[in-house]
Amino acid sequence: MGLTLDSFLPYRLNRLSEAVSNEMRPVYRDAHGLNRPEWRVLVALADIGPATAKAIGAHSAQHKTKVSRAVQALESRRWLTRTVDPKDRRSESLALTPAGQRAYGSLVAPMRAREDDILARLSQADRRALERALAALETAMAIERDH
Amino acid sequence: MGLTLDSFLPYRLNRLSEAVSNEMRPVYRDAHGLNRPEWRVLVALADIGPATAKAIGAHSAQHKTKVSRAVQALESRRWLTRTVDPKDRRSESLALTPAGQRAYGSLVAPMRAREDDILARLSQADRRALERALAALETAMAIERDH
DNA sequence: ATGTGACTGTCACTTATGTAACTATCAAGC
DNA sequence: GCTTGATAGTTACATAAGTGACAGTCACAT
Repeated sequence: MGLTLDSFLPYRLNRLSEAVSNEMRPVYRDAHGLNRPEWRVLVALADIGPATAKAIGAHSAQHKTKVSRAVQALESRRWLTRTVDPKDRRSESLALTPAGQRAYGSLVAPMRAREDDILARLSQADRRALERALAALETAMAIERDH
Repeated sequence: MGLTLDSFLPYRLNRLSEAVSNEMRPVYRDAHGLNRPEWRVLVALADIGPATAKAIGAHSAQHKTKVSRAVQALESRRWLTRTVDPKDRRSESLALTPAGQRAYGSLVAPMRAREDDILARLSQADRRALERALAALETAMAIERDH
């Protein structure tokens, strides 16, 4: 009759998402004082090269105000530069500076290591099931990957 | 070399968790103006019967201040009552009122229906993989289910 | 009985986030 | 050229959330 939180998909996903995030956060927070939106903009920029704020938001699944604030923060660190597009002066191209690239480079390995550490707690078969489940759910929720 | 957000576990989990939550939220928000912490306290109380705020927080994986605020909100709706434990006057037993039970009862079916709708977009094999993946990750993240 | 430390729940303060409004710019049609 | 509607990004405002401090209570040892 009841709903049993422990077997309720949205609850389980949210709880796992938070647990994993909480385990990753110290890496970018303790090393550089970054928050998650800033970390994600950093990755997105390294991921898809110079791009507009809108593209970064789409790629990192973040609201435009989050991106706007994160970009301001990263700019004040001089980790990225903005260049107004002369073809369309509403938008600006964002690009990592060498300092930004270095910061990103210093975070990739430890972040990967923590992810690997979590995945290593799963059996090979469980990891296959996880990859399958994530891909299936992403399709079910109409999330397009890459571009 | 890079990190590729689209294949990064924490990012994928968070994105899916938000997508699923966004699809569920209208049910409890539009019908009763509840927010997620309130909805969860409601479920938790229906789930484990009269309990302390601490137990509700543990069962629903929510910070004690979130629980405290949600309990105040539900109390002001007269959906739950507090009874100070005479054995330990620091804690109080929370219990749903008939009105609270009715509200909960009116939400279970539509919430279940939305969950089923999402799961119905997956193949049988994908659903099995999902269940396996969730259980494995919960173990990996040291999340104990039930009690 | 009394002091120490731990615990329950609340509050104040700060920070994070979303919504909606706004500025500046553009493209297209008239 | 001007108007209309759409777009990129920022800002103001309101809401949500976490941190740390706090009051009141308890268990236990002295």
